[in-house]
Amino acid sequence: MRERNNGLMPELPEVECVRRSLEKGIVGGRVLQAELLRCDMCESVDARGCVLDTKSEHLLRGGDLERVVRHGKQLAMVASDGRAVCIHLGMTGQVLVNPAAQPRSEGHVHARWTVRLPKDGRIVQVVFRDPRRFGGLWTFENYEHLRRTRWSALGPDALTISVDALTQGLSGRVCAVKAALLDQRTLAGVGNIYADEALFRAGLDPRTRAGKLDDAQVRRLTQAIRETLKQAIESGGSTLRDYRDATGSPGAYQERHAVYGRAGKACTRCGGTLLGLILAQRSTVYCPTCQSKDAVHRAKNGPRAAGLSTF
DNA sequence: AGGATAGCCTGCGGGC
DNA sequence: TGCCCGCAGGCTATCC
Repeated sequence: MRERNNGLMPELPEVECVRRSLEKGIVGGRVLQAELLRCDMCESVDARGCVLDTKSEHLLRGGDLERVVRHGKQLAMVASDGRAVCIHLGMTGQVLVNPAAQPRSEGHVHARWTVRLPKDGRIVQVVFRDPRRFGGLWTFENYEHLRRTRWSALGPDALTISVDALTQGLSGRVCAVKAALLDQRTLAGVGNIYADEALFRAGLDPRTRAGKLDDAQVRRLTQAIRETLKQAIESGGSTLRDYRDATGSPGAYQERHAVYGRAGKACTRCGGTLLGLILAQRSTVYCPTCQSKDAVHRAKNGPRAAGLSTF
């Protein structure tokens, strides 16, 4: 398989690392200025949900940053008066503090904040940039409104999902378990990388019908999802090409990927050859030996090109 | 209900 | 050297 190392792909661990670096860097600060450079990258709604023209007040101008929260792959900066800006990084989004000090931080900047820090009164720039523009900003009069509307469509956060919640999310589903994990309504935060990694860790074939997993398998999968995400956060996330947290630090978890991006290579557990296929329109890698073939949902797309599955 | 497909978008690398 | 094209993917919309 070709080595491509594409994209930023912020999933839950990368977004959590951004959240933590923002929390450390700007929480407690006062937003002196806020500007939107591309109006189609931001949607603002009032308390009734009516769409408004985004003003700098919607982007927290004049507010004190009280916290930065995360649900799944989405972030929110919340001011002490309740105003909130939801940030979705999509594929290539970044939130950077002091971007001038960081390489490749120019261009595609869609919003910019000037923040005065509480301790020393230092003034920092915070930018949201997103070359591919799959991400965006959404502003709310208060954080509860964000939770009740936009975030209510998301399932439980994957980092802390319980066995019961995952059981409920998967029961009755006839789609492949990997497709269910990618569905943010089932659980929020898992994308293509960590879906493959968690399924490998749980020893489950990604094509297994979601609703056919038994209790022990769902328990294993729950544990695998939580552990995989936790370890990835501890490694600072996965940097495939240029993911960085808000301070510019890359992650290291890509070095620990067992399956993602490794089709045709040796399984780290059994030494057999990892296979690649397309499932739910996503490239998928798994070990045919370690990930049992019980209750397989036969995908119409078998292993893809020969070069992808073997050497 | 879920699959398939297209669309949004840019950067990169392979191939010619 | 340089151009074209395929591909990467989070999410939505639409049709089947």
